[in-house]
Amino acid sequence: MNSKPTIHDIAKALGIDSSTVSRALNDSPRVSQKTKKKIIAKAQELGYQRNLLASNLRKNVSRTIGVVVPRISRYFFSSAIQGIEEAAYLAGYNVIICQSLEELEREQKIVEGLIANRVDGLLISISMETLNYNHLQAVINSDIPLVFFDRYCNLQGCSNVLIDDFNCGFNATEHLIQQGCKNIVHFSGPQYLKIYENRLEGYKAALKKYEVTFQHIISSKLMEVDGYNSMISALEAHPNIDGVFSANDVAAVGAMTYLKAQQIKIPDDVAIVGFSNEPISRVIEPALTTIDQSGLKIGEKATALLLNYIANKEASNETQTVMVDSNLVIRSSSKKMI
Amino acid sequence: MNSKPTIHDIAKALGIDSSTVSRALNDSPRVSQKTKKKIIAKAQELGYQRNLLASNLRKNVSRTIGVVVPRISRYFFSSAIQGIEEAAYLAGYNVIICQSLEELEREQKIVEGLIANRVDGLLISISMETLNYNHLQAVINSDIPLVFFDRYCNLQGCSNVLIDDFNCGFNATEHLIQQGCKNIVHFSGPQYLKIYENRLEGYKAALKKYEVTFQHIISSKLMEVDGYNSMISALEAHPNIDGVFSANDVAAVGAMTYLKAQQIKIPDDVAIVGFSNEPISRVIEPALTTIDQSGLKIGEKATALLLNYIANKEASNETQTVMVDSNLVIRSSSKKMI
DNA sequence: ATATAAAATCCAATCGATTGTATATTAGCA
DNA sequence: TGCTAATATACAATCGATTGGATTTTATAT
Repeated sequence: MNSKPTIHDIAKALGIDSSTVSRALNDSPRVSQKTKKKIIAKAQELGYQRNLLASNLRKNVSRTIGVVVPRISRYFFSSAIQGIEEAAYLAGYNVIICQSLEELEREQKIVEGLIANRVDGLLISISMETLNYNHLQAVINSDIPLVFFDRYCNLQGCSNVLIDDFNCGFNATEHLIQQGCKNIVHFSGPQYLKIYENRLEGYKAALKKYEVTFQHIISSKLMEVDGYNSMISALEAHPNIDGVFSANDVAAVGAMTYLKAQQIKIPDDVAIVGFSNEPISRVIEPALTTIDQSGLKIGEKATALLLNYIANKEASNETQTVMVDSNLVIRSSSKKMI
Repeated sequence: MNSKPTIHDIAKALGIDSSTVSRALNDSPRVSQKTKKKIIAKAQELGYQRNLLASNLRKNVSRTIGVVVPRISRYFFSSAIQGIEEAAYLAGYNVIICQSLEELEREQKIVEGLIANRVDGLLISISMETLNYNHLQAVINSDIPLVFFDRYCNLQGCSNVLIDDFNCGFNATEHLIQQGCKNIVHFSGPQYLKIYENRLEGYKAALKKYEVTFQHIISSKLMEVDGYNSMISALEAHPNIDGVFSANDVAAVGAMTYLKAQQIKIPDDVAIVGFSNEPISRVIEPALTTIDQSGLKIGEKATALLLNYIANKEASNETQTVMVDSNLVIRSSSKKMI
């Protein structure tokens, strides 16, 4: 009574073979409509539910995709996961979520484990330490489709789902310039991460376009404390700084904490723009101007792409880079009353 | 070459039976040390990795636990998930994460799906709409261990991992009273959720102990907008309100938004205490006094408990309620300079 | 050296679903 | 009616690992 009914139970109950039951439940044309109806009715009656383990074993798939993010509790990633879960769930896929905590070693172990677990595909946003791509190459070698989202690296045979970081960096910086900032510092992440490189390039391009000669870049891991310290060192080096473009919101918050402690007025003395539109940016005072990137959309798109590759592996040859739209959300932290 | 080696490949390579290989890899006493060594060496050499699907099918387990939370992107839940993932990963369990989005219907479907997926256990923090427990009873009937965390309900045969909501509610209210508040309103969640009931009871108990006669309670879903509206209606009904104890931080933030817009001073005119210590509470101005509840710890404890029940199902008879410590974090939003 | 116990290994069924092939049934047509 | 073609169903192997029971090998005692 306790154990679930199987196709064999259905078959026995109807005096037919289990293979016919299996085919009927999979809507195979090899079974007549009449028997199909009988079988489906009986399945309902017995409360039959397909055993996915058995099915997947036989079909040599896992119906599972692996997801690796730096940290679940970062809002951007938790909303990306929300998007991934939604899309995967609808397609009947399970999702294994893992976090690298920004450590390469952990990321390597996780990826190994996911390969061992025979995931059908992998979505990853790499850690800040990920300089070495061997573990990712191993995924490709195992013939497991791999899609990067947000933090990507240029790896042959992988697709990416991103926002246009260059443009966002450009827009953020342009906005500061238009507010009258002349000395804008940029807080960047590790340089080997493409997204930070792109945001930085956007920053540079805007400065160039508007013929702003001042340029100052501080790289860090962009944690709150890094933003705080970067702000200190930036002002020490250049007391006349009047604008900050931070490559994430958290570091921007750190910078604001320091500025407020020093009674430096935001935005009048120093205007600030962050990146990601974390919930915190809306609440902090003054509210933080930032780039809105929808984790939800990015997660959904990345999953759709991955599932497509899983469904027809040939498609994996045509790698692509999908851009998800994003836009500058202007709030008080950058609005100088000129 | 592409396909992974199996125990049969190892067996063939060594001229022995696959059952011996299986036993050796599971460190069974039925295999001699000598052959064990040979087998393990060969497994290493071939890069063998156990196929969990096959193993689990045979053992009739899934090595998977299901997790249902209202919303992944809420910081408390994403950190609980972090704790769950950690604990589960160490024990070799996969985790399926699902979100009810506070909808009962979705929660029911999810739980059904998880039963069908044959999860070995279930962790759940119920939605705000969950008045009906049939779907949860079905889990118990299917002999799947079930542990509630944070938002629980009294169901025979389930354990809970919680913080002491009553005490927290008491402490929060007591703190406001000690700051000189005489007219404290409480923003509560749906009454059928135990945690809100307990927080409310703590509020009442503190009022009673200090012989404060004013009492006003507004129930809502505690979203930001609810906090905003509750604040309006509270002040309309009782313009002399000088304290707010909100059962979550988000609603407290909503209330603060309204107060600040009305130029009502926090904490001097109205002191505020929230609940959960979301990141936002530290950054908002004035910084929000709140109850710190570690999602990480709660997630870890809940998982440990669940895994224990999975390992020895008899233990499930002894249900228990584990209390994780939590404490009042006093910040500016409630510190009146008396 | 032989009988017996103990240890090591092998055999075969099993978990539940899927799928290629073979057989049985029905329908269509001359 | 008899024959072929088409349709429907049954049989049996398979996915990879596990496990109870049978068998073989080795060690111990007589």
